[in-house]
Amino acid sequence: MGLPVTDVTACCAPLSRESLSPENAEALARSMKALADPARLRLVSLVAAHDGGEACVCDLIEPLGLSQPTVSHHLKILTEAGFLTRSKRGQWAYYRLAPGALDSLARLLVTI
Amino acid sequence: MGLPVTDVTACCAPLSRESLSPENAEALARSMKALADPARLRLVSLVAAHDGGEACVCDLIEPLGLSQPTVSHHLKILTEAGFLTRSKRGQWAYYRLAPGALDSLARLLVTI
DNA sequence: CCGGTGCATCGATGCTTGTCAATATTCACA
DNA sequence: TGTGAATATTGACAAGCATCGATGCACCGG
Repeated sequence: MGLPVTDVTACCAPLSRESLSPENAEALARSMKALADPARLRLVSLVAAHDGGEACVCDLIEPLGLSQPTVSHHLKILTEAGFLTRSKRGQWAYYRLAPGALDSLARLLVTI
Repeated sequence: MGLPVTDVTACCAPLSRESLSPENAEALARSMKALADPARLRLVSLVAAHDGGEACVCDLIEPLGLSQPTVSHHLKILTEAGFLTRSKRGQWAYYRLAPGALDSLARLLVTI
């Protein structure tokens, strides 16, 4: 369901540089939608700020104030969009910021 | 409905720098949602690439392939979010990129 | 092998949103 | 003043989505 951000951002000039094709607009919108949610923005921010740059689901439930299934759901969306990476160790799933993903998106927005 | 981007971006450190407050997350999500739509991304891009950096609604309907009311609706959302400015001259409404809006958002995403 | 723990998936539900047709509004011009 | 053109607004509808409780699955310790 939608390519990772890096695949979108690798392809095209900044938004305001030349007009976006419908296909690229669709892909970029999917990436941005994955991030454009209060819970998911906070998740990204919580993961990034956590010790060692990684956090398991159990670290995120209480600060976020949402149920465990909802947190897992948001993490899945962020991971599939390429903003987070997931690594399972033991019974825990650890999430980290995917290197370069946010920067790729930022580079696409900037107006030269 | 929701402050312009610049008001959000003026306030806080980059996403991955320290964890976002619920209020800031809400505001930032509203701004990003305004942009996170294929039609609206193309609108921003079409306006930016148009002669003189501005375009009226009638310039945008055909390249976008959506009805006039739908185009007006999207333009309103982008304008209220602070990404576009609107100036009416005669019976035409001209839209331009709001200076710095996209860059403010980009600066908030970048991971230092 | 078994109870418990951490996480993911499923199903349901209420809210949001993208779209259009119809209508209203604003403005130019004859 | 009246007609037509460019936009905006309204109302309606279908699709999408955030959320939760219940359940399933994998893994650990005893």
